[in-house]
Amino acid sequence: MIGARVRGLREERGISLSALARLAGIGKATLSGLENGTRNPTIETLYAVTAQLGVPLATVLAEPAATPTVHGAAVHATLLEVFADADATYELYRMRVAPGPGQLSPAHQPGVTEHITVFSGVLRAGPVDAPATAAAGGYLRWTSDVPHSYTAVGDEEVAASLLLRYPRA
Amino acid sequence: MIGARVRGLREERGISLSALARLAGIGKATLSGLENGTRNPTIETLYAVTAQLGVPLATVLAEPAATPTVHGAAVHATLLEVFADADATYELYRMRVAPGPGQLSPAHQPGVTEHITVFSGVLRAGPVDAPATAAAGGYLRWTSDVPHSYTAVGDEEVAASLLLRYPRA
DNA sequence: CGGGCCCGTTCCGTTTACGGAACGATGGTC
DNA sequence: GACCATCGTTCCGTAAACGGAACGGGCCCG
Repeated sequence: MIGARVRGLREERGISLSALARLAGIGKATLSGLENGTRNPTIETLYAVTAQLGVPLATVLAEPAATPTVHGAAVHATLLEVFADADATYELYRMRVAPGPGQLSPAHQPGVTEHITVFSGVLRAGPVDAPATAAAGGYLRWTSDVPHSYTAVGDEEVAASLLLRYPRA
Repeated sequence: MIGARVRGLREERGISLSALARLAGIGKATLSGLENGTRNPTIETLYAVTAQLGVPLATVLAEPAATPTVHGAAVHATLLEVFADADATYELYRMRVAPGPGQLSPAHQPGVTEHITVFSGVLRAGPVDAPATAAAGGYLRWTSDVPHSYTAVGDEEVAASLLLRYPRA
Protein backbone atom coordinates (compact mmCIF):
# COMPACT_ATOMS: atom_id res chain seq x y z
CA MET A 1 0.00 0.00 0.00
CA ILE A 2 2.41 2.64 1.21
CA GLY A 3 5.27 0.66 -0.30
CA ALA A 4 3.61 0.71 -3.69
CA ARG A 5 3.32 4.49 -3.57
CA VAL A 6 6.97 4.88 -2.72
CA ARG A 7 7.94 2.55 -5.52
CA GLY A 8 5.71 4.43 -7.93
CA LEU A 9 7.22 7.78 -6.99
CA ARG A 10 10.72 6.38 -7.29
CA GLU A 11 10.09 4.85 -10.73
CA GLU A 12 8.43 8.06 -11.90
CA ARG A 13 11.75 9.74 -11.27
CA GLY A 14 13.63 6.96 -12.99
CA ILE A 15 16.06 6.30 -10.16
CA SER A 16 17.05 2.88 -8.91
CA LEU A 17 16.33 1.41 -5.51
CA SER A 18 20.03 1.33 -4.74
CA ALA A 19 20.46 4.97 -5.66
CA LEU A 20 17.50 6.16 -3.62
CA ALA A 21 18.69 4.18 -0.60
CA ARG A 22 22.12 5.77 -0.90
CA LEU A 23 20.67 9.28 -1.28
CA ALA A 24 18.36 8.79 1.67
CA GLY A 25 21.17 7.36 3.78
CA ILE A 26 19.40 4.11 4.52
CA GLY A 27 20.19 0.50 3.71
CA LYS A 28 19.08 -1.06 0.48
CA ALA A 29 17.53 -3.86 2.49
CA THR A 30 15.44 -1.31 4.35
CA LEU A 31 14.12 0.33 1.21
CA SER A 32 13.52 -3.01 -0.47
CA GLY A 33 11.53 -4.25 2.50
CA LEU A 34 9.62 -0.97 2.68
CA GLU A 35 8.59 -1.06 -0.97
CA ASN A 36 7.58 -4.71 -0.76
CA GLY A 37 5.62 -4.24 2.42
CA THR A 38 7.65 -6.77 4.40
CA ARG A 39 8.71 -4.14 6.91
CA ASN A 40 6.89 -1.71 9.13
CA PRO A 41 9.07 1.35 8.78
CA THR A 42 9.65 4.00 11.40
CA ILE A 43 8.66 7.58 10.75
CA GLU A 44 12.32 8.49 10.54
CA THR A 45 13.02 5.98 7.80
CA LEU A 46 9.98 6.94 5.77
CA TYR A 47 10.78 10.60 6.13
CA ALA A 48 14.32 10.11 4.84
CA VAL A 49 12.85 8.52 1.73
CA THR A 50 10.05 10.99 1.04
CA ALA A 51 12.41 13.92 1.61
CA GLN A 52 14.65 12.60 -1.17
CA LEU A 53 11.63 12.11 -3.39
CA GLY A 54 10.66 15.69 -2.73
CA VAL A 55 7.16 14.93 -1.53
CA PRO A 56 5.51 15.51 1.85
CA LEU A 57 5.05 12.50 4.07
CA ALA A 58 1.30 12.68 3.63
CA THR A 59 1.68 11.82 -0.04
CA VAL A 60 2.62 8.22 0.66
CA LEU A 61 0.43 7.80 3.73
CA ALA A 62 -2.66 6.74 1.85
CA GLU A 63 -5.21 7.59 4.47
CA PRO A 64 -8.00 5.04 4.21
CA ALA A 65 -10.97 7.37 3.71
CA ALA A 66 -9.10 10.35 5.07
CA THR A 67 -11.17 12.67 2.93
CA PRO A 68 -14.72 11.37 3.10
CA THR A 69 -16.66 11.80 -0.09
CA VAL A 70 -20.41 11.86 -0.43
CA HIS A 71 -21.84 10.21 -3.49
CA GLY A 72 -25.37 10.58 -4.71
CA ALA A 73 -27.35 10.19 -7.88
CA ALA A 74 -26.10 13.46 -9.32
CA VAL A 75 -24.04 15.08 -6.55
CA HIS A 76 -20.48 14.13 -5.67
CA ALA A 77 -18.91 16.06 -2.81
CA THR A 78 -15.45 15.90 -1.23
CA LEU A 79 -14.82 17.26 2.25
CA LEU A 80 -12.03 19.83 2.14
CA GLU A 81 -12.08 21.12 5.67
CA VAL A 82 -13.97 21.05 8.95
CA PHE A 83 -14.02 24.03 11.23
CA ALA A 84 -15.44 23.67 14.73
CA ASP A 85 -16.27 26.98 16.33
CA ALA A 86 -17.89 27.75 19.67
CA ASP A 87 -21.18 28.59 17.96
CA ALA A 88 -21.22 26.29 14.97
CA THR A 89 -19.42 23.63 12.98
CA TYR A 90 -18.61 24.27 9.33
CA GLU A 91 -17.93 21.72 6.65
CA LEU A 92 -16.43 22.93 3.41
CA TYR A 93 -16.97 20.70 0.38
CA ARG A 94 -15.88 20.64 -3.22
CA MET A 95 -19.05 19.69 -5.08
CA ARG A 96 -19.85 18.47 -8.56
CA VAL A 97 -23.35 18.05 -9.92
CA ALA A 98 -23.77 15.88 -12.99
CA PRO A 99 -26.19 16.96 -15.73
CA GLY A 100 -29.56 15.18 -15.72
CA PRO A 101 -32.43 14.68 -13.32
CA GLY A 102 -30.72 16.21 -10.29
CA GLN A 103 -30.85 15.04 -6.71
CA LEU A 104 -33.12 15.47 -3.71
CA SER A 105 -31.73 15.77 -0.19
CA PRO A 106 -33.83 15.32 2.97
CA ALA A 107 -34.11 18.02 5.63
CA HIS A 108 -31.18 18.55 8.03
CA GLN A 109 -31.35 19.63 11.64
CA PRO A 110 -33.07 22.97 12.33
CA GLY A 111 -30.85 25.97 11.71
CA VAL A 112 -28.47 24.28 9.29
CA THR A 113 -27.61 26.54 6.37
CA GLU A 114 -25.97 25.78 3.03
CA HIS A 115 -23.80 28.20 1.09
CA ILE A 116 -22.81 27.50 -2.48
CA THR A 117 -20.51 29.37 -4.81
CA VAL A 118 -20.70 28.13 -8.37
CA PHE A 119 -17.44 27.66 -10.26
CA SER A 120 -18.75 26.51 -13.63
CA GLY A 121 -22.04 25.49 -15.19
CA VAL A 122 -25.47 26.59 -14.03
CA LEU A 123 -26.92 25.27 -10.79
CA ARG A 124 -30.51 25.31 -9.62
CA ALA A 125 -30.68 24.46 -5.94
CA GLY A 126 -32.43 25.24 -2.69
CA PRO A 127 -35.64 24.26 -0.89
CA VAL A 128 -37.82 22.16 -3.18
CA ASP A 129 -40.59 24.76 -3.10
CA ALA A 130 -38.30 27.71 -3.78
CA PRO A 131 -35.08 26.79 -5.56
CA ALA A 132 -32.82 29.50 -6.96
CA THR A 133 -30.45 29.53 -9.92
CA ALA A 134 -26.83 30.60 -10.10
CA ALA A 135 -24.29 30.57 -12.91
CA ALA A 136 -20.51 30.66 -12.67
CA GLY A 137 -19.50 33.13 -9.98
CA GLY A 138 -22.97 33.09 -8.45
CA TYR A 139 -23.85 32.42 -4.85
CA LEU A 140 -26.74 30.51 -3.30
CA ARG A 141 -27.78 30.27 0.31
CA TRP A 142 -30.70 28.68 2.08
CA THR A 143 -31.74 27.13 5.34
CA SER A 144 -31.71 23.40 4.78
CA ASP A 145 -34.03 22.22 7.53
CA VAL A 146 -36.46 21.40 4.73
CA PRO A 147 -36.02 18.98 1.83
CA HIS A 148 -33.87 20.56 -0.85
CA SER A 149 -32.63 19.75 -4.31
CA TYR A 150 -29.60 20.19 -6.57
CA THR A 151 -29.94 20.23 -10.32
CA ALA A 152 -27.49 21.06 -13.06
CA VAL A 153 -29.17 23.27 -15.66
CA GLY A 154 -28.16 22.39 -19.19
CA ASP A 155 -25.70 19.74 -20.33
CA GLU A 156 -22.67 21.00 -18.48
CA GLU A 157 -21.52 19.51 -15.20
CA VAL A 158 -21.62 22.00 -12.33
CA ALA A 159 -18.57 22.60 -10.16
CA ALA A 160 -19.00 24.53 -6.94
CA SER A 161 -17.94 24.92 -3.35
CA LEU A 162 -20.47 23.94 -0.71
CA LEU A 163 -20.32 25.20 2.83
CA LEU A 164 -22.53 23.55 5.44
CA ARG A 165 -23.07 25.38 8.70
CA TYR A 166 -24.32 23.38 11.69
CA PRO A 167 -25.23 25.65 14.62
CA ARG A 168 -24.28 24.31 18.04
CA ALA A 169 -27.35 22.55 19.48
CA MET B 1 7.67 17.68 17.93
CA ILE B 2 5.34 14.95 16.79
CA GLY B 3 5.15 13.68 20.36
CA ALA B 4 4.02 17.07 21.57
CA ARG B 5 1.21 17.09 19.05
CA VAL B 6 0.00 13.69 20.13
CA ARG B 7 0.12 14.74 23.76
CA GLY B 8 -1.78 17.90 22.93
CA LEU B 9 -4.50 16.05 21.09
CA ARG B 10 -4.80 13.53 23.90
CA GLU B 11 -5.07 16.18 26.60
CA GLU B 12 -7.59 18.11 24.51
CA ARG B 13 -9.80 15.05 24.78
CA GLY B 14 -9.15 14.71 28.47
CA ILE B 15 -8.08 11.08 28.37
CA SER B 16 -5.12 9.62 30.22
CA LEU B 17 -2.00 8.17 28.68
CA SER B 18 -2.89 4.77 30.12
CA ALA B 19 -6.40 4.88 28.67
CA LEU B 20 -5.24 5.92 25.21
CA ALA B 21 -2.59 3.18 25.17
CA ARG B 22 -5.23 0.62 26.11
CA LEU B 23 -7.68 1.89 23.46
CA ALA B 24 -5.01 1.93 20.80
CA GLY B 25 -3.85 -1.55 21.76
CA ILE B 26 -0.26 -0.52 22.41
CA GLY B 27 1.90 -0.54 25.52
CA LYS B 28 1.95 2.36 27.90
CA ALA B 29 5.73 2.42 27.60
CA THR B 30 5.38 2.85 23.86
CA LEU B 31 3.00 5.78 24.12
CA SER B 32 5.02 7.38 26.88
CA GLY B 33 8.18 7.15 24.81
CA LEU B 34 6.37 8.45 21.75
CA GLU B 35 5.01 11.52 23.52
CA ASN B 36 8.37 12.28 25.12
CA GLY B 37 10.27 11.85 21.90
CA THR B 38 12.53 9.09 23.23
CA ARG B 39 11.28 6.65 20.63
CA ASN B 40 11.12 6.66 16.87
CA PRO B 41 7.73 5.05 16.31
CA THR B 42 6.72 2.89 13.38
CA ILE B 43 3.93 3.96 11.08
CA GLU B 44 1.80 1.18 12.50
CA THR B 45 2.18 2.42 16.07
CA LEU B 46 1.50 6.03 15.20
CA TYR B 47 -1.51 5.07 13.16
CA ALA B 48 -3.02 3.09 16.01
CA VAL B 49 -2.79 6.21 18.15
CA THR B 50 -4.08 8.76 15.66
CA ALA B 51 -6.95 6.48 14.71
CA GLN B 52 -8.10 6.46 18.33
CA LEU B 53 -7.72 10.22 18.47
CA GLY B 54 -9.90 10.47 15.40
CA VAL B 55 -7.44 12.49 13.37
CA PRO B 56 -5.63 11.66 10.15
CA LEU B 57 -1.96 10.77 10.41
CA ALA B 58 -1.02 13.99 8.65
CA THR B 59 -2.30 15.97 11.64
CA VAL B 60 0.61 14.94 13.82
CA LEU B 61 3.23 14.89 11.08
CA ALA B 62 4.36 18.52 11.23
CA GLU B 63 4.73 19.03 7.52
CA PRO B 64 6.62 22.21 6.69
CA ALA B 65 3.82 24.07 4.89
CA ALA B 66 3.12 21.80 1.93
CA THR B 67 0.39 24.14 0.72
CA PRO B 68 1.33 27.71 -0.11
CA THR B 69 0.20 30.28 2.41
CA VAL B 70 -0.15 34.02 2.11
CA HIS B 71 0.87 36.08 5.10
CA GLY B 72 0.05 39.69 5.69
CA ALA B 73 -0.14 42.16 8.53
CA ALA B 74 -3.48 40.78 9.73
CA VAL B 75 -4.54 38.25 7.10
CA HIS B 76 -3.21 34.72 6.89
CA ALA B 77 -4.59 32.59 4.05
CA THR B 78 -3.97 28.98 3.01
CA LEU B 79 -4.75 27.83 -0.50
CA LEU B 80 -7.12 24.88 -0.41
CA GLU B 81 -7.89 24.39 -4.04
CA VAL B 82 -7.53 25.86 -7.51
CA PHE B 83 -10.15 25.37 -10.14
CA ALA B 84 -9.47 26.38 -13.73
CA ASP B 85 -12.59 26.69 -15.81
CA ALA B 86 -13.02 27.78 -19.43
CA ASP B 87 -14.33 31.17 -18.31
CA ALA B 88 -12.48 31.79 -15.08
CA THR B 89 -9.97 30.51 -12.56
CA TYR B 90 -11.02 30.09 -8.93
CA GLU B 91 -8.82 29.98 -5.89
CA LEU B 92 -10.34 28.76 -2.64
CA TYR B 93 -8.58 29.87 0.54
CA ARG B 94 -8.92 29.24 4.22
CA MET B 95 -8.50 32.69 5.77
CA ARG B 96 -7.82 34.05 9.23
CA VAL B 97 -7.86 37.72 10.13
CA ALA B 98 -6.18 38.73 13.37
CA PRO B 99 -7.82 41.37 15.57
CA GLY B 100 -6.35 44.85 15.32
CA PRO B 101 -5.75 47.43 12.63
CA GLY B 102 -6.68 45.22 9.69
CA GLN B 103 -5.05 45.02 6.29
CA LEU B 104 -5.26 46.84 2.98
CA SER B 105 -4.96 45.02 -0.34
CA PRO B 106 -4.27 46.75 -3.67
CA ALA B 107 -6.59 46.45 -6.66
CA HIS B 108 -6.58 43.22 -8.66
CA GLN B 109 -7.15 42.83 -12.39
CA PRO B 110 -10.50 44.11 -13.72
CA GLY B 111 -13.39 41.72 -13.17
CA VAL B 112 -11.84 39.82 -10.25
CA THR B 113 -14.42 39.11 -7.53
CA GLU B 114 -13.96 37.96 -3.95
CA HIS B 115 -16.43 35.82 -2.05
CA ILE B 116 -16.14 35.33 1.69
CA THR B 117 -18.13 33.17 4.05
CA VAL B 118 -17.40 33.92 7.69
CA PHE B 119 -16.94 30.98 10.07
CA SER B 120 -16.38 32.81 13.33
CA GLY B 121 -15.85 36.36 14.54
CA VAL B 122 -17.04 39.49 12.77
CA LEU B 123 -15.40 40.64 9.56
CA ARG B 124 -15.55 44.03 7.90
CA ALA B 125 -14.23 43.85 4.37
CA GLY B 126 -14.71 45.11 0.85
CA PRO B 127 -13.75 48.13 -1.24
CA VAL B 128 -12.16 50.78 0.96
CA ASP B 129 -14.92 53.27 0.13
CA ALA B 130 -17.76 50.79 0.78
CA PRO B 131 -16.85 47.92 3.09
CA ALA B 132 -19.53 45.61 4.44
CA THR B 133 -19.78 43.63 7.66
CA ALA B 134 -20.58 39.95 8.23
CA ALA B 135 -20.74 37.78 11.35
CA ALA B 136 -20.49 34.00 11.63
CA GLY B 137 -22.46 32.45 8.79
CA GLY B 138 -22.49 35.68 6.83
CA TYR B 139 -21.41 36.19 3.23
CA LEU B 140 -19.55 39.04 1.57
CA ARG B 141 -18.91 39.65 -2.09
CA TRP B 142 -17.33 42.45 -4.02
CA THR B 143 -15.45 43.25 -7.17
CA SER B 144 -11.84 43.68 -6.17
CA ASP B 145 -10.49 45.72 -9.05
CA VAL B 146 -10.24 48.55 -6.53
CA PRO B 147 -8.20 48.71 -3.31
CA HIS B 148 -9.96 46.74 -0.59
CA SER B 149 -9.51 46.02 3.10
CA TYR B 150 -10.02 43.27 5.66
CA THR B 151 -10.58 44.06 9.31
CA ALA B 152 -11.61 41.90 12.26
CA VAL B 153 -14.29 43.68 14.28
CA GLY B 154 -13.85 43.23 18.03
CA ASP B 155 -11.20 41.18 19.81
CA GLU B 156 -11.94 37.83 18.25
CA GLU B 157 -9.91 36.44 15.37
CA VAL B 158 -11.98 35.93 12.23
CA ALA B 159 -12.01 32.59 10.44
CA ALA B 160 -13.52 32.40 6.98
CA SER B 161 -13.33 30.88 3.55
CA LEU B 162 -12.21 33.14 0.73
CA LEU B 163 -12.97 32.44 -2.90
CA LEU B 164 -11.17 34.47 -5.56
CA ARG B 165 -12.56 34.44 -9.06
CA TYR B 166 -10.29 35.54 -11.91
CA PRO B 167 -12.21 35.86 -15.19
CA ARG B 168 -10.33 34.67 -18.28
CA ALA B 169 -8.67 37.71 -19.84
C1' DC C 1 33.36 -16.19 -23.53
C1' DG C 2 35.07 -13.71 -19.33
C1' DG C 3 34.97 -9.49 -16.65
C1' DG C 4 32.97 -5.50 -14.77
C1' DC C 5 29.04 -2.99 -13.35
C1' DC C 6 24.72 -2.16 -11.37
C1' DC C 7 20.24 -3.97 -10.45
C1' DG C 8 16.92 -5.75 -6.54
C1' DT C 9 16.58 -9.47 -3.08
C1' DT C 10 18.15 -12.24 0.77
C1' DC C 11 21.06 -13.30 4.71
C1' DC C 12 22.83 -11.94 9.15
C1' DG C 13 24.56 -9.56 13.33
C1' DT C 14 23.37 -5.26 15.76
C1' DT C 15 20.32 -1.91 17.33
C1' DT C 16 16.05 -0.57 18.98
C1' DA C 17 10.96 -0.33 19.22
C1' DC C 18 7.78 -3.25 21.27
C1' DG C 19 4.43 -4.82 25.34
C1' DG C 20 4.19 -6.46 30.17
C1' DA C 21 5.50 -5.77 34.76
C1' DA C 22 7.28 -3.12 38.44
C1' DC C 23 7.76 1.41 40.33
C1' DG C 24 6.90 5.85 42.90
C1' DA C 25 3.50 9.62 43.00
C1' DT C 26 -1.07 11.41 43.49
C1' DG C 27 -5.93 11.71 44.86
C1' DG C 28 -10.17 9.92 46.83
C1' DT C 29 -12.53 7.04 50.56
C1' DC C 30 -13.33 5.12 54.94
C1' DG D 1 -3.73 7.16 59.44
C1' DA D 2 -4.35 2.74 56.02
C1' DC D 3 -6.19 1.39 51.74
C1' DC D 4 -7.04 1.36 46.88
C1' DA D 5 -7.24 2.95 42.16
C1' DT D 6 -5.05 5.33 38.63
C1' DC D 7 -1.62 8.24 36.93
C1' DG D 8 2.98 8.47 33.96
C1' DT D 9 7.72 6.67 33.99
C1' DT D 10 11.25 3.11 34.06
C1' DC D 11 13.02 -1.57 33.71
C1' DC D 12 13.53 -5.66 30.91
C1' DG D 13 13.17 -9.70 27.72
C1' DT D 14 11.48 -10.35 23.07
C1' DA D 15 10.44 -9.30 18.40
C1' DA D 16 11.65 -6.85 14.53
C1' DA D 17 13.61 -2.85 11.91
C1' DC D 18 18.07 -1.47 10.85
C1' DG D 19 22.59 -1.31 7.72
C1' DG D 20 26.29 -4.01 5.56
C1' DA D 21 27.57 -7.85 2.98
C1' DA D 22 26.66 -11.60 0.04
C1' DC D 23 23.94 -13.32 -3.70
C1' DG D 24 21.91 -14.26 -8.36
C1' DG D 25 20.48 -11.97 -12.62
C1' DG D 26 20.80 -8.76 -16.52
C1' DC D 27 23.44 -5.73 -19.40
C1' DC D 28 27.37 -3.88 -21.89
C1' DC D 29 32.02 -4.15 -23.63
C1' DG D 30 36.40 -6.11 -25.02
